[in-house]
Amino acid sequence: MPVTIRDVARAAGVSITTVSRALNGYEDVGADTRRKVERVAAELKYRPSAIARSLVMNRTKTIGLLVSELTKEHSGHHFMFGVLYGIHDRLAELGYDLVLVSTTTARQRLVSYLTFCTERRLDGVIVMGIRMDDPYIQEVLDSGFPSVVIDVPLLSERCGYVMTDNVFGAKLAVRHLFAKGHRVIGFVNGHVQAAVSRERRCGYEEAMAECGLVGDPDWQFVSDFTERGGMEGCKTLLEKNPDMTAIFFASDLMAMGGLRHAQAVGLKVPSDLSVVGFDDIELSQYVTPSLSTIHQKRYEMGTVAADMLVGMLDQGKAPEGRLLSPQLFERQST
Amino acid sequence: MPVTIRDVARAAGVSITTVSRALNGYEDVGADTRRKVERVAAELKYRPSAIARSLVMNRTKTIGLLVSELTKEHSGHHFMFGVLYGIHDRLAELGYDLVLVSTTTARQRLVSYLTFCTERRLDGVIVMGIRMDDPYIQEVLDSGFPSVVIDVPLLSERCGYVMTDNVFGAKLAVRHLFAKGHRVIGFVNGHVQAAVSRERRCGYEEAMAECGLVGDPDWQFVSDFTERGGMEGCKTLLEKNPDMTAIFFASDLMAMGGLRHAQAVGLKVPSDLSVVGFDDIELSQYVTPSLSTIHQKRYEMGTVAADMLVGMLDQGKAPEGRLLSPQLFERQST
DNA sequence: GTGGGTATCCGAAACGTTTCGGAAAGCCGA
DNA sequence: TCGGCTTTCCGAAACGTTTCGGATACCCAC
Repeated sequence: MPVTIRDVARAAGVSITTVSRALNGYEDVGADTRRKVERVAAELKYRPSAIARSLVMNRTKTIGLLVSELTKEHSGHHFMFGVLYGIHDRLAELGYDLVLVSTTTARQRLVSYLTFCTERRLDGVIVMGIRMDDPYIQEVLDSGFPSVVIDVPLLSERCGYVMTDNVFGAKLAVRHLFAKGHRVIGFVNGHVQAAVSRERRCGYEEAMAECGLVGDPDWQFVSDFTERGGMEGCKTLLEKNPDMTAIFFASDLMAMGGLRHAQAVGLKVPSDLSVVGFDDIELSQYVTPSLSTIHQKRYEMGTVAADMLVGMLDQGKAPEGRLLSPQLFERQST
Repeated sequence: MPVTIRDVARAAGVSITTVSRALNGYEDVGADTRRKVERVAAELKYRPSAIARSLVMNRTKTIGLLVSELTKEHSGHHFMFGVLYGIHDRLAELGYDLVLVSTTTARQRLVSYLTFCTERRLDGVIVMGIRMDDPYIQEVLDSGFPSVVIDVPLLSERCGYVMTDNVFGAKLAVRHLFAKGHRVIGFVNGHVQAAVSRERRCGYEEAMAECGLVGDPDWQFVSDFTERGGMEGCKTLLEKNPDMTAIFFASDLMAMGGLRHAQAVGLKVPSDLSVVGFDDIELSQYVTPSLSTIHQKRYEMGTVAADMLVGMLDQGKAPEGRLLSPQLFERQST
């Protein structure tokens, strides 16, 4: 039904080879032949089949976006969409398509990510929002499939990464609170399966030491990145440390929970309790009081990841680890 | 490099045909032959090429998600992501892949949506977040490309739609405000290029009439779905109608702008001014005062759209128009 | 005239599947 | 013994491209 290269060749009175070479801008085709072919192709509305091309060229110009949980209530989606935009935009510029691959995609078909990717002959993958203990993801990384991971420092022959400088980000938060006069500064972290959690904790502890504050284990609480978890963390820390005047949360959503708890127990923010989040999700500027937070360049993370992956694919560049520097956004909660 | 069906055939000592039929569960293959083929295929880690299959089967099992503006600051993204989830999840269940197609995708390559879709040999498209005056979108719909449109009532041979019952939704909002005692109820609408705007306006006017309230043109304001536009609308309406005590905004984001303006001019919500939004985006429960709004079943819109499109593709079902009923979520702003 | 170079063009193989039509073998009843 | 039916298998074409290795024709210098 659709018009093929054969139809164009016939209509233009030339061979298939010539049509292909004319349309793809090769040199060894006469000027008027080329014009004729182009004219005929346009008249016939010829659309070369990307499928057939992929088969013979052995690449699909398609990359997959692997996310552990692309679901309604996944707590990380605020962050991920910013990255998604960046990935999509840059990939489009570079001539690549983006297909979504998630656990729902793979699990429904009872196949691993890797199986999915190789069957679809994806050229590469960008991985984000995954937990380090995801059993399937390691398979992809080990397979030598060209990949870029977001927010996990994994560097190998065919796997690069891009992430925010979380250590520095956490330091920015602590220093800010210290400068505001706080001395008993709590920390509510995300779950341990996230690489960023380790780094943010590291930054918190280093900054505390730099400020000459002794680190008490009771000032820290390990949560799960959710709002409910943030509430719980806030509650626990304040009960254990009545003198605590500031808390740094490893995500904005947890900080929201903190704000909510503070409100529930009648604490004024920032006068009674100061709060700093991490991520700068859109919510944080709408909530009252608006949330001071560590801004991550989400869109840029996406473009950098896309650039790196396509660089590996098209130019054989080596994968690298890229750190993007975060920024403190001071608002009403401090 | 990758193992092909030919390798499996050789290793199992059977023909290519038999491997294909054995692995695809056809009947005319002996029990032990089948077992042997399956075993060899597993040992060799054979992964059939979806590309080659697509070429011969003439379908890709891939559908495109067309959005006008998948960009950072697009005002509709809060709404669209809920739908995206639903589409993706259901499509995965049904064995289809999802690729993102946006103006950035198409424009960068200087081709129309339709060109993109036919080149990629997509099986169908789901269209959302587009303006009715988008010059390219009509081309897709006219082409007879199997499609489902979200939020635009376009029904044809190969094109169905799914949307919220916006007329009913708007009525819910107005009736709610009326029941609360308001008699001068303003309406800030979205831009005219959106089909939903017309319907919401219609619902507003009908409900006002039902409540026995005379409709004054000065009670309405046409805006653009953005927060800034909502502020402006709120300001204008209040200046023109000092006795106005309630405003219904055609989107939550505009309602946010309304809240902001009210706060700026010292109006208490809801005592001085009551506000109702539309969409029930996540923000609306976090802002203070939290926003009363008309909830749309976003996730369900996605699953319904996916079901309809795949029904057309796999079972030859006729496209239809589906209306999902909205719901009033009463919160603090009324 | 001849040799070699250049500018154009083309035939055919290859990519990895699915599937149509038929073939071989075994069995059974007449 | 033979025809026909069933079961199991296979050869080859087809899907729509790209590309390798030539082939043709022309021109120019010798």
